[in-house]
Amino acid sequence: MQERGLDGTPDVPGEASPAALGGDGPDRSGRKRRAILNAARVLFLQNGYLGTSMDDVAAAAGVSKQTVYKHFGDKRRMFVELLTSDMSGADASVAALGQAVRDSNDLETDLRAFARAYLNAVMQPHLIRLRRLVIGEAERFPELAAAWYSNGPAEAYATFAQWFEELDRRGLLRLQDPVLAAQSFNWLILSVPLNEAMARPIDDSPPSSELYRYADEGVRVFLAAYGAPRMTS
Amino acid sequence: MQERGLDGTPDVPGEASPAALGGDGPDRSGRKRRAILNAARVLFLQNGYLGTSMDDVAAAAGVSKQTVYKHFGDKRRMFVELLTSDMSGADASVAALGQAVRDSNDLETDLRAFARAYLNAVMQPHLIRLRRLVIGEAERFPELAAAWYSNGPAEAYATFAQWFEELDRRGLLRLQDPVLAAQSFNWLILSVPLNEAMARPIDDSPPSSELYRYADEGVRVFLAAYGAPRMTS
Amino acid sequence: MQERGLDGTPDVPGEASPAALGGDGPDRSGRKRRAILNAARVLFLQNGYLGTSMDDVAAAAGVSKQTVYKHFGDKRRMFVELLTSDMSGADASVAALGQAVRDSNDLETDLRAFARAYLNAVMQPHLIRLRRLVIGEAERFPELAAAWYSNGPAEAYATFAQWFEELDRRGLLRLQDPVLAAQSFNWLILSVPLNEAMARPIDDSPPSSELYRYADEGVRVFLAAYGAPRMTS
Amino acid sequence: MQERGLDGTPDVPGEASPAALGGDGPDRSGRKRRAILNAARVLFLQNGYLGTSMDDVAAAAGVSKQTVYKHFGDKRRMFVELLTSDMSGADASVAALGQAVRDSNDLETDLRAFARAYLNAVMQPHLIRLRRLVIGEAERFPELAAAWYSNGPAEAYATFAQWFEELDRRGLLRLQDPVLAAQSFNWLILSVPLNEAMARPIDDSPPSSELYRYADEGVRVFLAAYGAPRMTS
DNA sequence: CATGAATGAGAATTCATTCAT
DNA sequence: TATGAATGAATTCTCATTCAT
Repeated sequence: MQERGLDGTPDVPGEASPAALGGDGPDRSGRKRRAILNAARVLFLQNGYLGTSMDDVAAAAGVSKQTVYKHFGDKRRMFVELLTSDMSGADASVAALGQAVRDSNDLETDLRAFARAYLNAVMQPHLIRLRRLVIGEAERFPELAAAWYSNGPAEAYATFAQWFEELDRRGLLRLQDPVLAAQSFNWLILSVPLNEAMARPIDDSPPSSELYRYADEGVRVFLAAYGAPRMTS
Repeated sequence: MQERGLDGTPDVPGEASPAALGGDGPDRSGRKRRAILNAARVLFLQNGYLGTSMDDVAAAAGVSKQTVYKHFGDKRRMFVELLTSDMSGADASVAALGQAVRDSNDLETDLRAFARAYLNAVMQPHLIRLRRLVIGEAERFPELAAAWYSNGPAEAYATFAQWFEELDRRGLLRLQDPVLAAQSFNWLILSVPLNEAMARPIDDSPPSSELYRYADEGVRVFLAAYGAPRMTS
Repeated sequence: MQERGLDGTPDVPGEASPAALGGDGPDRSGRKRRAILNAARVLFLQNGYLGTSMDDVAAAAGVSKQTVYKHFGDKRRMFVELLTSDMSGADASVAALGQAVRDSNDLETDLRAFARAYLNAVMQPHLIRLRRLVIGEAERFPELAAAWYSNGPAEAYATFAQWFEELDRRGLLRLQDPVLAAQSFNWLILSVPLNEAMARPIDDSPPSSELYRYADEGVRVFLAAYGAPRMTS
Repeated sequence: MQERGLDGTPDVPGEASPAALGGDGPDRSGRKRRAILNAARVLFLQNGYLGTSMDDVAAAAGVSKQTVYKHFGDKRRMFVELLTSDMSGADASVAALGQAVRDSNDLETDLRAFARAYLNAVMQPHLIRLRRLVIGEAERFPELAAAWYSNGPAEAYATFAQWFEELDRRGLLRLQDPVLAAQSFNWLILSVPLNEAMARPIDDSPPSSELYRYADEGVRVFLAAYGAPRMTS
C-alpha cells in the first residue's frame, strides 16, 4: 500500500531488465544498467534531484557518463524512470498481511497486528527518503508525485476500504463511508511517526518498539469510532 | 499550530513595496533587506534551495548581488535565516481560536468550528510550499527541519494537550494520555488533505468546502474515542 | 557544367534500399558503404560538417559507428570523399544539351532553350545545398572548394568557350576572348536566381517559370554583346 | 550596396555603443563589449559559427566567459547581433561613388570607373568571409541570410535601377525593365571574381589589377545590351 | 554601500574516436 | 567484420562568491 512493501533497493523490478538469462556472459548491458540505477537511487535519495550530478552517478556506478546517457537519455528521464519503477509493484506484501484482517474474528487483535506491520513497512528508511524526495520535487515532477500518491496513499485507501466494507457486511464494523474510514485508519496509524520522520535525520537503526504505541492507539481510536458496539449481555 | 497560524509571513509587504513605512529616509537598508527576503522567499518556495540562484534573488529584489551578500553572508545562511524567521512568528491566531474550545460547553460544536479553521489555516498554499521545502531539504538542513517540527506539529501537540487536559478535568473528555489524544486529533483533521496536497499541484483557489468533511469526520472520530460518555437521561 | 548536370547523385538508391541490386549475396559491404554515404550526404547537406555527428550518420545509415570508421577512416576523410565523388560525375547531360547549340542555325532560339535547361539543372535543391556547403566550408576544406570550382564553374567556362569559339568560326558570334564570353554567358543566366537561392530557405517546389525571365534576358544580353550583327539584307 | 562599402571591422556602428563619451574612464563596459564583438567577429569569420566556441571568444577578447554571457545572452544571439550590425549601415560609400554615374555625360567612362570601385569594394577579404559565412549558415540562420540579401544584392539592385531609370529618361540608356538591367549590371561586374573568391583561399594581398578586366568587360556588355544606340551620323 | 566585472569550478550534454567482443 | 560500451575532452551555459570601482 505504501510505496513498496519491503525492499525497494536491491531487486529492482524495473522495466528493461534483459535478464531471464541464466548465463551471465552477454548481459553486460543489463548489468551496467542495473549498476547505474542502483547508484542513481542512492544518490538521488540522499542528495535530491538537483543535488545529484550525472558525473556523480556515472562515477558511483563505475561507468562512463556516455553509458549513462545512452541508457537513459537525460537526467530527468532517468530520474522519472527510476522512481516510477521503484514505486510500482508496491504492496503485494501489505495485501498479504491483510488477509488475516479480512477473515478476522477478533478484529482488535488482528487489526493491531496488521497496523504494527504496516507502520513498520512504511517507516523503512529508504521509503522515508523516497517520500521526502517526491514531496520535495513535487513542483518539478508533478507526474512523479501523482504516481507516488496513487501507488501509495490512494492505493492504501482503496485496499482498506474494501476490507472494511466486507467487515461492515459481516457486522464487525459499522460505517457509512468505507473510504473515509479507510483514510482515518491509515493516518491514525501512520501520521505521528511519519511526520516526525519527515523532519528528523534518518537513522537506520531498527524501529523502536515505542513506535507501536501509535499503531495500537490508532487501532483503539478506529474501533471506538467505527467498531460495531460490542453486544455485552 | 501548524507552521504558523495564518500566513507565515506577517510582514510581507507584497513584493517590494517601498511604502508601508511611514519614515522613508534612514531605513533604506532595512527596506532593501526586506525586499531581498521577500524575493528570496518566493523563489525558494517555488524552486527550492538548489533551484534558486543568488542571481535570481538579487534580480528579483532589484538589488545587486553584492548587497545580498552584504546582508546575508552566504546562500545557506540566507536560506536558514529566512525560513527560520518565517516559522517563528507562530500561532497567536490559532491559540486565540482555541479559546472557545477551552471554555466550551458544547464541545462537538466548538471543536468542529475550530477544526475547520485550523485545517483551513494549515492548507494555505504558501504553507504547503513551505512544508514541501522543509521536507525536501530535511537532509541538507536538519536544523531547519527540526525548527519547523517544533514550531509546527510539536507546538500543536502541546497546545492541544493542554486544552484536552483541562477538558478532561472538566469532565468533557475522558483520556489517559493527553499528548496522544492531541496527536490523534491533529492528524485526524489534517492528514487526508495535507497528504494529498503534498502530491498535487498547488492551486491558489480558495479551499473547497468539501475539505470540511475531513474536519468534521475527524472531530466525530475523536469524540467517539476520547469524549466523555454523554449521560443520556 | 555546374556541379553536375542533373542531380549530383547518380547512384543514390533512395535512403538505404537494399534492392536495386540484382545480386544480393556478396555485396553486403558495398551496400553498407552506400547506405552510409547516402545518410551522410543528406546530413551534411542539411546540417553542415560540424553540425553533423558521426553518431547521426551511423544511426541514419542503420549501421554501427565502427562500421563507418572502418569504411572511411575518419570524419574529415569521409566528408571529402563523399563530396568529391558527388562532384566528379559531372555533366554529360549538359554537354548533351549543348549539342543543339553547337549545330545551331537559329542561335537565339537554341541558346534560350539551353539556358533554361541549364538554369533549371543548376537550381536543383540539392545542388543549392551543395553550393552552400562548399562555400561555407571553403576555409576548412580548400581542396574541396577547389574541386568544386573546377568541376563546376571552370568546367562550364571551358565547355561554353569551346562552343562559342566554334560559333565564332561559323560566323554566328563575334568575339575576341571566348572564355570571357563564356563567363559572361554563364553568369548572365545563373546569377540572379542563384544568389537569391543562396540566401533563401530552400523550397523543394518545382522552379517557378518566372525563373526563365532570367535565362531569356541573359541570352538577349549575351547576343547583344557577342552576337554577329544580323545581316539584314 | 554589397554588404558594406569599406571597412566592416574596426568602427563597429553597432547598436549599443555607449560611446559618445569623450572621456574614457567609466566606459569600461562599452569597451569590453567592443572587445568581445571584435574578437567574435574575427573568430566567426574565420571558423564559422559551430567552429567558434564561447571559450575562444572570451579568451580572444580577454574577458571572462561570464562577461560574454552577461552582454549577449547566448551564442546564437551574439552571432546574430554581431553580423546584423555589421551588415547594416552598408553602402554610403557606394551611393557616393554613384553620383558621377547619375550625372554622367560620358557613360562608358563613368560606369567603368564605378564598376572598378564597386568590384573592389565587394572583394574586400572580410566581405568575402562574411559572404561565405552567411551562405554557409543560411539554413541555420535564415534571418541573417535574409538581412544580408536585402542589405546586399537587393539594395544594389534598387540603387542601380534608380540610376538607370534616370539615365533612360535622359536618353543615355534604353531599357524596359530597370531592375532587370540593374541585376545584369551587378552580376556582369561581380560574378566571375566573386564566385572564384568563394572557392579560393582568401589572400589579403591587394586586388590584382587583372580584376578590372571583368569590370570593364561587364560595362561593355551592359552597354551593348542596354545602351542607347550611339547616333553616328 | 552598492555596482559591474571577474573568477574558477561545475552543471548537462555531445563529440570523435577506440577497445573488447 | 561489425557491435555496444567506453573514453576523455569539449560544448554551452550557470553557479556561488569576490574584487575593483
